[in-house]
Amino acid sequence: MREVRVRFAPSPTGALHIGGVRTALYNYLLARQNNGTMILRIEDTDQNRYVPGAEEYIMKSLEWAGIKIDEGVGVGGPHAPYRQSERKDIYKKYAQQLLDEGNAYYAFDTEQELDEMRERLKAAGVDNQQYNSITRLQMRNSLTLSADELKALMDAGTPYVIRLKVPKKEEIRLNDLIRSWVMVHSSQIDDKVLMKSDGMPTYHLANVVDDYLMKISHVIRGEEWLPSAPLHVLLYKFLGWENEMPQFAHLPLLLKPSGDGKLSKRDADQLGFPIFPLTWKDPITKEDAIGYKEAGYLPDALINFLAFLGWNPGTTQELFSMDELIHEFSIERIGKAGTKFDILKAQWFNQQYLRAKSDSELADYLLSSLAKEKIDCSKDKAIKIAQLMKERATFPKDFWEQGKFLFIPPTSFDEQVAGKRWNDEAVKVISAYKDALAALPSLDAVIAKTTLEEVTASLGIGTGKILQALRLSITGLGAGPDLMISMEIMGKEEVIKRIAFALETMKVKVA
RNA sequence: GGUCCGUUCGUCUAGGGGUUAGGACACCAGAUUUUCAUUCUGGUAACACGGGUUCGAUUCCCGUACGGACUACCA
Repeated sequence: MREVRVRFAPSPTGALHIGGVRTALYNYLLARQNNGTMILRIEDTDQNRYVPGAEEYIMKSLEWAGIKIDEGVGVGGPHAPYRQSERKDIYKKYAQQLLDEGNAYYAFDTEQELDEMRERLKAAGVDNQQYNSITRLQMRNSLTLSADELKALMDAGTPYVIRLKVPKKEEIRLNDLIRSWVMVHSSQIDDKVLMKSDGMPTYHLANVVDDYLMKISHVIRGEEWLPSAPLHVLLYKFLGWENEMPQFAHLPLLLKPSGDGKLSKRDADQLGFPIFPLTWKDPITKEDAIGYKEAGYLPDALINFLAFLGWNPGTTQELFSMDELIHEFSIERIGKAGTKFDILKAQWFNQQYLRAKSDSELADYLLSSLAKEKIDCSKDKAIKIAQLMKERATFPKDFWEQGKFLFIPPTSFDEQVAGKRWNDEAVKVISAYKDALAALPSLDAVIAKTTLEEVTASLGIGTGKILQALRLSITGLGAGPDLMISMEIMGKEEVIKRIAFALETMKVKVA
């Protein structure tokens, strides 16, 4: 069997889209599963759209996601360089071969001339206004120009492109691993530009040449490439590489959550979830687009979620480590239909992965939040809090956000809860409880509870009735984790101080 | 407009000529929790439509509808 060599080949035109991460992931899974090679190639043939920093961003993102590159930009390898802008001469050579063998030709048409051609065809009622086997005979190219005219133009340094001479009548067949046979008639493909007037190749040429030279066995890419795949097949044929042609797998697209259409940054922004793996600062607008990492998603959880967007193992197992994914992945089980992006499911995965972490790791999340707030806390205490908060956290930041009341005393009290629960009876019990606590040598969760039971029993009031009021007095909130353990963590003095403050503050309000 | 691709619960999907069409997320209800969350139990909910083929079609075939991608000297 052929050695598995796959590539992820993004353009450095901005941050890596989350869909790109999935594409990279599927490539990576196939490579690892078959002891193959994962290649990172940078397709920077469009000088106008090049964004500084994008390349580094892409590499960092893949690294964060746990997708390791074996060969390519940033790593090196036997087929270097892996940046297409550095491979110009290679493409030139193959373009020349196509030219020599009559499968390509020079074209000198200006943008204006091309526009005019399309307008003319449109006016004549032609459906497809393309540069093809018919229209090329009316344009300025090496097929219509005499040898002298051609030489004159060349000598004058007239800008030109090289176009593929697509056959007039030919059925082009492509066996896609996901969609099986796709057939397109050559009359539907136009004479694509292979070499631009700036001397750079277009995607089509560069892609085919590089995939061949880099001995790529499988091209796994987004479905947006399916319409041009037959063109690529034609190129392989013309270049004499039909037998070395990689297998194609065109992935279903990631769709926006509501309505239809490709998932875009705009949709994600509107619905409030990230679209990029890492926070990306747009070099032009200077705007920060928050990343999955910074939003608190764990890489393993995101990978698991992404893997399931279009693929499934055929069993009911949902939680998969990267190693398990590598083992179970198969292209055959990738679906055909587009997949709507559901951030809620991503959050569920995150919660699952977060809970699977040790208390010590979770405590570290809290500690790092506390460091930012400049609050001291011992590791032991942080572990206690982690245990307390674990079941209610989806993101690492939740330990701080939902547990900050343990460190910061309330300055105000939830008014709804106060209105409902803060009454004379509650005040009576809570003041008595405060006194009872003050008489205690020390405080822990068990003692806090038994003491409360004693106080309520002696006053003839049910514990449940005043518990929410007690929570309110200590935390200012109407809901939260186990109050007794929370009290233990805060410590006796702090609890008493807080109750006293509540008694004073809310007495005024109630009266 | 043209070409290509697609269509099973709200979402991700399993399945496949005869099934009570299965699971997960979400949602709803009950139980647990003195609260919220968690957890547990249960529930609502799907084969786009029309023709064939067949004893029988959600499954195969053909149309239609709907959706998407592509239609650049962008990738």
